Amino acid sequence: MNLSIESRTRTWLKVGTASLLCQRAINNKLLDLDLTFAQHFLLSSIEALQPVTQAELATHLYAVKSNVSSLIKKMEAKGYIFRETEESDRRSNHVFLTASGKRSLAKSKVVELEIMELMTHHISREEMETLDRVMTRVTEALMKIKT
Amino acid sequence: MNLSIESRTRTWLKVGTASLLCQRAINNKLLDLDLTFAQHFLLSSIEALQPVTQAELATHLYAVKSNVSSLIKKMEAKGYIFRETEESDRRSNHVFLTASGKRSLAKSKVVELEIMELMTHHISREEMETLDRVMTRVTEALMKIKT
DNA sequence: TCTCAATGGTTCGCAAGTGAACTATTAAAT
DNA sequence: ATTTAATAGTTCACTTGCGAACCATTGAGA
Repeated sequence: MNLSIESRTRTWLKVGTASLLCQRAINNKLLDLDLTFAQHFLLSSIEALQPVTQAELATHLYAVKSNVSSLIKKMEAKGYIFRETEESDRRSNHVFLTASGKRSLAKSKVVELEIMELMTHHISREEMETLDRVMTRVTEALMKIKT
Repeated sequence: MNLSIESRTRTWLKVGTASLLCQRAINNKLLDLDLTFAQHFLLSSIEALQPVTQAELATHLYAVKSNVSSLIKKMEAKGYIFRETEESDRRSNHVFLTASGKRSLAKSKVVELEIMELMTHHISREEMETLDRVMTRVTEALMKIKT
């Protein structure tokens, strides 16, 4: 006998709740650094993918290009990143961290790891592996219907 | 040997992604009904808890009261809900679904179940139980540090 | 009784996220 | 070579979500 769809829905709602609370906790912890979770995640992605275009960032963040555009603009105003027009394709920009951006990111990474540690240290290795497997599967299923 | 914190962080990011994509998929499906996921979830909670005050809704939705306030206002303008001042405590309102609200909710519930079915039918019973257990644990841990 | 704290709601300013309409540049098609 | 389609980014209007300041009502304590 399988689980009812109602029961599965209730469980999935808990996933959303946990995810929301986690993001909120990180946001609170980041207040001192004058960064939000979205901004931290943007900086972190730029560091990981450098050099990277805005379109690539949008894909990586599962975000919409207009969203990336305004985030980038704000972080550029704060002096954390800078852009260079890609010469081989003058439509796109390459985004880089400034020295100041790197310093801020180093701090926000510590905060992120603190929360992650606090959140996940009661999750066993087996549970973690299940989470990873299931979330990958669900994400793929949802990407398909995006069309 | 335990999993590294970096590996656990990567896994948790996938949870956020899956949750985000799911919400987006429901939002897309709800466009026809002129409802958003937040609005559907509000109506659904009102139905489940009726009669319910805005403060109770905020708790149930893990939201902030100002957020509930503006959602309620919008749904009232659409004619989906109505409010009555609670006589025993004239500070609080009781919120109810109108007939039109009930009809819309019935439709949006179908949409929600469709997405949930599509998303979860590749998740086994054991995996579902793990998800439920882990998310409950994480939510409790995060609620504690909210202070 | 009077004061003062706590609680329920509203409003405001802001961040973030979405889709649509737009410009500019590049690639493809005939 | 010229038209046409696709791609990268920006801007706009809108919804959601948060925190802070505020008002009204209630309850508790001196």
